[in-house]
Amino acid sequence: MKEANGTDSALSTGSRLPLRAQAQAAGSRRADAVRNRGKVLDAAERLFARDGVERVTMQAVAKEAGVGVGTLYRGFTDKAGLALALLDERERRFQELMLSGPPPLGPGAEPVERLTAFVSGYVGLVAEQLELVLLSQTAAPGARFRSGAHALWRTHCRHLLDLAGAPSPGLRADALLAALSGEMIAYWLTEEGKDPAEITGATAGLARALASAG
Amino acid sequence: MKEANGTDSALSTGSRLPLRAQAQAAGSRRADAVRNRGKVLDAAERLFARDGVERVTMQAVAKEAGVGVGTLYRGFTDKAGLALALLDERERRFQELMLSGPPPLGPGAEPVERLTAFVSGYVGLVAEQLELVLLSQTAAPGARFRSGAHALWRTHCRHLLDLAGAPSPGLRADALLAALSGEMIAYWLTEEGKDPAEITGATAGLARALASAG
DNA sequence: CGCGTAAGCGGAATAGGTTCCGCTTCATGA
DNA sequence: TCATGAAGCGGAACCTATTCCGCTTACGCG
Repeated sequence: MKEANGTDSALSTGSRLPLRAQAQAAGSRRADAVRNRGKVLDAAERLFARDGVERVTMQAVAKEAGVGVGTLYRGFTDKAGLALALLDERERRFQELMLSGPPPLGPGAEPVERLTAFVSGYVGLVAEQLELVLLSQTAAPGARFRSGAHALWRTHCRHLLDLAGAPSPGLRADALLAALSGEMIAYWLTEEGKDPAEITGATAGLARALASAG
Repeated sequence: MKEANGTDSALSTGSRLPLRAQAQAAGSRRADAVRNRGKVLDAAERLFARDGVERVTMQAVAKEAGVGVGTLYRGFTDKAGLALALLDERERRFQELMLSGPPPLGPGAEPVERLTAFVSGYVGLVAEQLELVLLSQTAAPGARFRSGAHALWRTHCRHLLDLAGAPSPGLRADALLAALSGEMIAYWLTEEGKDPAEITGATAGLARALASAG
């Protein structure tokens, strides 16, 4: 079974996230491949920021990165996978805080507190990167659930729900994350005119409800 | 503001759903337009059933219906809108039962009972039409939230949650429906190997939790 | 250091959704 | 009944994502 991460394994490039081992296991044409992967991510980031995710074509990314389109598809399963890879990188910091930062997000606080802290932070992340998140969610159905990042969110929520004594923690973790999908948040933001703070507050309440034994 | 239903207003055709007034308000070239709409829906239904939603191209639908591609796009905003229209039709029966059928789905039962009955029925609907639902959810972000059908589900859930005394019934209705998205259910069905009955049971429990004051 | 091999590359070709626009045909009303 | 305006129609053209495949070239080995 493959990494199904939208990002044909191999973590990050060299220039971006300066320190980070080249890649991993298997082994060959890394020099070029790794360099190209980095060039692509840099190019995508730049173009997405400049023109908006929708308007950037894969051709454009390839050209900006100075590689052929084929190369894009060697490193990322599709456009959504490219978005996923970019997000993955940006979310890494939050993941670290969540796993080993200070409470209430990190270890040390009560499960419910950690959960609401997670929800708030997560909503912020999604809202900030909304375009990218929406793009990443156009992947093949279920593809996003298979990304390493998503697996981590899910495991974390399930764990906290479990500690809090909630029944069916796995299902509830899925439900909670579903309620925080890019599409849902975009809807609240644009159609309902809620602002991020409101969403954060409301969803934290939702998390609390899901964490109770009820 | 437009019907944003993925289906440029006008309800159903003539031949399908035999009885049903031609359409509504505004008024002209109905004869052909209405007939064509029906031909397209029939053709799509037939081809989707025969070849699977993914493999059917818009060209093929047009050809089967005996109209030009342009005509497809006159009546439906895009391929997802076509799916939405098909679903809308199939869901109508459930909607009627929900609004005026016998308890526990229809009026008469306790709110929480009605809600769990709704969830069970809804999950069944989604699971049955999974391909179509998934296609409909590839529409522009948020488009599905704007369909008449979705508005009805949402209103219904919110109402029941409200009656049950749950806080933030609107938000919880959204969260509940998000948990029942095609993508989520497809995931549980295929990746987790759950069967429909399991999903039904688990999500009914979720509904109960959301309905409690917690 | 020169080969052999296969990972990687580039970009033309493909495929299918969506748009555009000139041509038809319906429906109205004189 | 016929003229007329506009709703609808058809399908070619367009735009992009994605695939394919023959060519390059980094790398390990003798």
